[in-house]
Amino acid sequence: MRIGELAKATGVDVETIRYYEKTGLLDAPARRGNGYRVYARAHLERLSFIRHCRALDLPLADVRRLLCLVGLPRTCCAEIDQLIDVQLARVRARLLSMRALERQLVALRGQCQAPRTASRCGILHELVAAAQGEACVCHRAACEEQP
Amino acid sequence: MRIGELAKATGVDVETIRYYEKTGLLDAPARRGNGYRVYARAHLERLSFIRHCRALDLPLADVRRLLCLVGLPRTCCAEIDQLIDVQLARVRARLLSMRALERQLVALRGQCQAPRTASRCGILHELVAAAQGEACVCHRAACEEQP
DNA sequence: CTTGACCCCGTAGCCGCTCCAGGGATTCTA
DNA sequence: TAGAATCCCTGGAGCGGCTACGGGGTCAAG
Repeated sequence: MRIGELAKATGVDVETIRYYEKTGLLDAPARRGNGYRVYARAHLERLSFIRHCRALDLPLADVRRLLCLVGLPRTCCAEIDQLIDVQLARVRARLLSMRALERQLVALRGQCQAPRTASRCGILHELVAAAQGEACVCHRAACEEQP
Repeated sequence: MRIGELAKATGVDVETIRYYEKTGLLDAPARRGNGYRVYARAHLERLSFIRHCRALDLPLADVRRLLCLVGLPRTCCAEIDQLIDVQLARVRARLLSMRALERQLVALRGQCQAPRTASRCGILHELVAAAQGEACVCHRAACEEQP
């Protein structure tokens, strides 16, 4: 199968496939006489694996390591478990900060309901006030949430 | 005040301050005879403003625009409001995908409790199975959540 | 025989920093 | 007063994970 077909089959962009090849994540496939890449079933599976890992937002370095471990079936899988644990921790940390961010933005957004001039915009006022060291709704809101 | 002092006062890294100057976000300050940058109160406030916006994860382009609008007090603030709305939407979208991600990772993690060999690791099994088109716990979990 | 879809390659750009090398200035300590 | 530690300067490269672009070759349909 050609690169475009592989792209369609896996949902991975053509450019991304070439990028994965260049960075050694995906084996370089055979070539036809005209230079076109020809992929086999193994490539399809490997690329799907990569895509699935990426859907879990695992960094490419981790994906690389996982691919390596697939080829070393006797290794202890503690490393795999830990890899997922670390990713879970990352995701949870981001989840926390996203939640805080949402609260802050909602509070900020509440400062300006109707269109006015910039100089009377509650949002801009808040941001400027915060820059001058005054307590801003974003942080006030954050503090009040955890009394 | 020198760059290091400004950095301490605002919590922004020295390198980042220079980067902001280079990209035109922060005005180039005066220099002492030895070439050292000398910052005034205005710089401190502007940098604090930037930092606060960045804490809300606003992209630098938005920060730039906000800084511009601070200097145009007669403009209608609808643009400001919209800017925050867009950011809120971005954050909420990411929040959703982080939540989904967390669920998927938890489901995946549950596949391997005790250390075994890689070939018997439930996690690796799942990932490989997913790559071969079989339903994986991650997606199964995601589907069951929304019946 | 042209049109359009596909493919090739190499390089540059995106964001928001962060780090480095290779220097000079200043300040603290012995 | 020497030397060490800390600060500051510049320009440029590197990070992750793509994405876009320019300038070309290939191939099948109409």
